[in-house]
Amino acid sequence: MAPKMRTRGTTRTLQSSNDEETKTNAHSEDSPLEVGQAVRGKRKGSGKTGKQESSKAKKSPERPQYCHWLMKSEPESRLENGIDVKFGIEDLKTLPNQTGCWDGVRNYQARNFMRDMKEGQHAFFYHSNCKEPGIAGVMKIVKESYVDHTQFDKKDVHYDASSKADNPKWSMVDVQFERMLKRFIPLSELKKIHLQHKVKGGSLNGMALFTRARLSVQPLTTEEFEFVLSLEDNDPL
DNA sequence: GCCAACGTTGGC
DNA sequence: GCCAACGTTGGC
Repeated sequence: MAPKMRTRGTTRTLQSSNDEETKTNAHSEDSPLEVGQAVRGKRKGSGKTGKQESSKAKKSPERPQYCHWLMKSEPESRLENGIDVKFGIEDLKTLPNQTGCWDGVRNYQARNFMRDMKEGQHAFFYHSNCKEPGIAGVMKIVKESYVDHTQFDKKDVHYDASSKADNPKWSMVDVQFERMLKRFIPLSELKKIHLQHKVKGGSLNGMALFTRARLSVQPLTTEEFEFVLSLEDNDPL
């Protein structure tokens, strides 16, 4: 499974220019994430003392359970630390079984959303940082979150010197190409609709693409997902 | 290439 | 825990 893919997830790690190690991003693991069960104190710091829950402990009944997603990747060549991060939907189609691992996400909120993903759910493949940004197609989650091996690979663009093998920070999922949209839905069109819906109400009123623009892995409500799909059959705005 | 928005870091 | 400085994202 899973050949590797290079995405950028938004994420690009904290490294950037050279890595220095530093870091620890100590906190931050949270985000919306697990509130944990129980009430024990309010979550707040979580107290994570050293034990981490094993990654999975999880699931909190209280955070909204999303079942549709949008994942960004760059379809045009761009060098990052000398490595081309290009990975568009056509690249996904090319992989064996049209399946790849969505590695390289180095942002806690995005990572946490990936950890919420369930096998069989659908995600839009969004083309970012390119001539025409927008939604190109649909993919399916075929493997739930597991350790992103690229965090330990010094030659990888998203290598993270602060992540230790016995307590990996970053996760990824496997995705499989499902289909192209009948027509590419450009960001500009989604934006116009979003603006209208903000005023008069409508499905895309609170779409994360606009309310949390920099998140590379974001949730969509079922209503949002279906609304976007309905645009396929309309003429471009 | 610019730059606004926003996440992260780290001093205090 | 606050918050200023800094770095990244990603549209334009």
